Amino acid sequence: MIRCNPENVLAMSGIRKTRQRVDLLGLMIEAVSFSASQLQKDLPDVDLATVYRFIHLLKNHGIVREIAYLDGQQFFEYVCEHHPPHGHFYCENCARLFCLPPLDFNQSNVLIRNAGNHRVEQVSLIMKGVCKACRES
Amino acid sequence: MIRCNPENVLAMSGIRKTRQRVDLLGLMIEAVSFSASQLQKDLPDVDLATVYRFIHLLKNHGIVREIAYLDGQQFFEYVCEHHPPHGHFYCENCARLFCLPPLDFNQSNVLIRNAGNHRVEQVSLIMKGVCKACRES
DNA sequence: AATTTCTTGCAAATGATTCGCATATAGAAT
DNA sequence: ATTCTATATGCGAATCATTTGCAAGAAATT
Repeated sequence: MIRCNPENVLAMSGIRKTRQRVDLLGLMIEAVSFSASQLQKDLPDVDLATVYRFIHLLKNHGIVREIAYLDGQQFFEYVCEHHPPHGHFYCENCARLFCLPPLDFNQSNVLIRNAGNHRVEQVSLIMKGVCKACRES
Repeated sequence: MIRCNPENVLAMSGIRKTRQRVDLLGLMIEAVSFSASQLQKDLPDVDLATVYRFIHLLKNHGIVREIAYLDGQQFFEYVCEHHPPHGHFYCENCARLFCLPPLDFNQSNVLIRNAGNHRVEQVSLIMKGVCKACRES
């Protein structure tokens, strides 16, 4: 699957390939979500500044999207055609972030109708609470 | 109106009244939204640490609620019974934050149904784009 | 007014993110 | 394969929001 191979993604987007980028993108594609410091924890030999710079580069290319700012840091996710825009649930107990089933943000549904006359380019929906697993244990 | 008078709000919540708190709460009640540094810009004689401490205190009392983290800082709004939970629209051009009409977050609507088996305690909905005024100028 | 408790201001610490710059590397050209 | 040029990286320092420790000041209680 082309979109899930770091080297292909870079080539398709005309982004120069480096060892650091291939490694980082590999993690990003696998992860449900990630932050700069989480990535760097798994790739200690890659400089944090490099991680930040690469995340921004991918964000500008639409390869990565911002999810939310939680617990003092920014979280992102890899964008995939099989993973359209959707909300997230953040468990305040175990600090895990779950994807919610996609809402149809782009049709004239209740969400967008709500925005009145503004032109909406991005929708971010975060729910916080206690996840199922934490409630049951 | 009791809920709109800083001194009443503090008294009703059993929060000790100080000059700084009355001044800050006055601004918070008037503002559509606010950040710590915005408040301090209008009340330069109040220490920034005091602003942060007071915001957290009010948040714990449910008097203030977190809206979003935008442009590197946290934004909040004063909670009022005439102002139930609602989404916000952030204009990326003029950096203004608009309130959207309230969504019925608490009924079993599309949003909450989406959360599956998690217990939702807080919903945050942010749309980003270009506001009407900016589009027309 | 005295006492106790909580709040403030100040300065320093923290932590995420960004920046400058010299060096290293990728990809293109030879 | 070697050379060349543009770009990426690592490192250290800077920045910025937010938090913390602590001594001095102010609120509420007696």
